[in-house]
Amino acid sequence: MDSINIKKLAKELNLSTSTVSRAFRGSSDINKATKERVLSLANELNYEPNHHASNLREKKSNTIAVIVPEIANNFFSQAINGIERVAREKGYHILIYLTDDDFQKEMSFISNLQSGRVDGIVMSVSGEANNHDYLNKLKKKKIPLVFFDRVYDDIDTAKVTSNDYESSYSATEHLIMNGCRKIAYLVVNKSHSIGKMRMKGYIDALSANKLGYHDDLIIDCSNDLEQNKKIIRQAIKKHKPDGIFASVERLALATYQVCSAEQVQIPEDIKIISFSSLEIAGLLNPSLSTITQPAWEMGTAAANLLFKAIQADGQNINDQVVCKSEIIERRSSSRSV
Amino acid sequence: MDSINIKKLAKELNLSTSTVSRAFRGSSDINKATKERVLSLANELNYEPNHHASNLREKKSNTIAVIVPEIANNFFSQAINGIERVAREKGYHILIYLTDDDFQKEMSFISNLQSGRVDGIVMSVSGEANNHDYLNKLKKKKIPLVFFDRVYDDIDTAKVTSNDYESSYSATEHLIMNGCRKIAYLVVNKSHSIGKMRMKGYIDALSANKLGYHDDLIIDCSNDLEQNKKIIRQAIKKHKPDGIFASVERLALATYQVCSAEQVQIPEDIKIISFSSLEIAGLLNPSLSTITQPAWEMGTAAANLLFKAIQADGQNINDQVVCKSEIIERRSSSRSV
DNA sequence: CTGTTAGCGCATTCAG
DNA sequence: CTGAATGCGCTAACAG
Repeated sequence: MDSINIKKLAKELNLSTSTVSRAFRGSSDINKATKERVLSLANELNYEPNHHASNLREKKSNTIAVIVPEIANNFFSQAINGIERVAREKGYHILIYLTDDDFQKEMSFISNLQSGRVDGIVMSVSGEANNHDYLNKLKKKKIPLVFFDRVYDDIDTAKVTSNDYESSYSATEHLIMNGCRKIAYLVVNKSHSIGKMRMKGYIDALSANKLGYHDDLIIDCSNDLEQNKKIIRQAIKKHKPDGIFASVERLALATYQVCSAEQVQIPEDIKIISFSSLEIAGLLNPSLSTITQPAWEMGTAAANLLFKAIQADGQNINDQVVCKSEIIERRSSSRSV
Repeated sequence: MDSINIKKLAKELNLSTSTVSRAFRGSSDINKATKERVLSLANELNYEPNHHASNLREKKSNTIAVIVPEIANNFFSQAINGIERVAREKGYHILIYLTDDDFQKEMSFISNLQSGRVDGIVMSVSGEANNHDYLNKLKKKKIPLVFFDRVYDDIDTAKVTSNDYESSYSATEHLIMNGCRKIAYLVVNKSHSIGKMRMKGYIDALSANKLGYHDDLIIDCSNDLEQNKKIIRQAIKKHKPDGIFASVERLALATYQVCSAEQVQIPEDIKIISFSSLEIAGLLNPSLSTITQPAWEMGTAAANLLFKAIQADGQNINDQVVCKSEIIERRSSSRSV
């Protein structure tokens, strides 16, 4: 009754459904006048071709999935912004999935996405130390997959990362140059590909500068703010580092809070540099030195790779794109006077 | 060939497609043993029921759309987080649409969503001073709509907002109590429902305190940082306000940058308070006094209203939920000593 | 340029 | 408890 479909529209116009359908597809095989007649009535009756029907018929969804650990996070929201930009240009829709860093959720999302709901997936992964076989099923279904930022090294697919090793190395050297001799490394998950690369840069920079590294100074944190503050407070009290390298933004912020509460002066008592996509790092007290990944660009790069694969009929590709992070030195790591 | 469907699965099991289908639906009308046989083979063959086919058949999509002006924004990303939480619990999928505050895009998204792609829409609107008739078409299609934060007053639908008027009033009074006599109001779009409410709170608080308001102190800004800095710099130089009330986070941050560049001391020379969802407002230099909306709660509230409508068979509802913002006084607005 | 026909994959009557 | 048959709304041959 209230629901309009192609049949009714056709009857109304004394046309066949195929002609009506043609009016909506790019198909040039149609008289211009009738096409306009169709579109005009369609517009009037507020008709839009049913998405499920055409997708069922065409075996494609014009939709991609974006799977990320979290969204209330500057890096990811900026990256999604970039992905959106590319997808929208191609007329694609975007489904968002948040894993909360829960590997189970990731698996369940992926498994559900085998249903033809999407033509491709962009993902920043969650559970490193696991079996990633479930991802190979996607290949069989010709659903291309592109990793960005956090990747699984053992899966052969397109990846967009940043030059984490080099940035870590440089950031660590920067601290050393500015006088640090005992630099702690704050990490959330050492087994993540990213955690590993960043840590390696840190360690190599230490030994290149004859500082060596101590297990004690690798501080394992979590995703919980209060817990992190506690861990960091203890680490600072116990080991008295003169420099802190935070591998993740939230750990630098937790450190700021701890230092402020404990009256530890930044950068006089302790210098800090951190991976961070915070746009207002310069407004913090003191301004925070950052290694900033090009989040938006990484998003667009990942999306572009995905569409390349989609247009290649779902053939998975394995391009590897590495984007350069920028190190911005601010007061938190400046040389004490 | 490689694509598995219900028919092949049925043949493989020597069953009819209907039986296989029943195994996947809640339907109790099936032998437990056969059900397990089906599910087990399905799992092995990596079969997932085709989403478009079942949605076409069932006339529902298990998907909702979230339309917001932007995503790289603390308020919206936290709100989306809340929406996601509720939707995921219900087994729903989430499509994201970013309008970039462009009314044309908003209209085009909405029109496209008539295609049965979604069962409902949560939206924070973009173009106030326009004709909103296109939204009424959704009702005819029984696609419920819930506004949150930014709403159209002339559309009769469910809305989740925060107590903007009261918070603005209190925030303004707070500045007055702390000694401000000449308070500028920074706004992005005066015609937005929100812009209006917040401004009204500001104006009423001024007059209640016998300060009256001057057109000159209502500073119209944009979404472009550099432009805003210019506007704010000029306003400060010309009118020398001793207080600034930013109706939107980004304007407060622009003000910080201007003050820092121009050597204007906060809070000594000028006090600032702002609507903001920045979690680290306390770490800024100086720490920023904020009016913080319960973004996550607003998201969950909106999603809950939407599902209420969806479960009522798409009957639009018009519940009005008002969430309370929290005013957090920090150093940026503190009384000078 | 247009109409006829068939079928995408699944869920649901209706029989049995 | 299971199977056969029908159609959700649309598109793409294939004729004409």
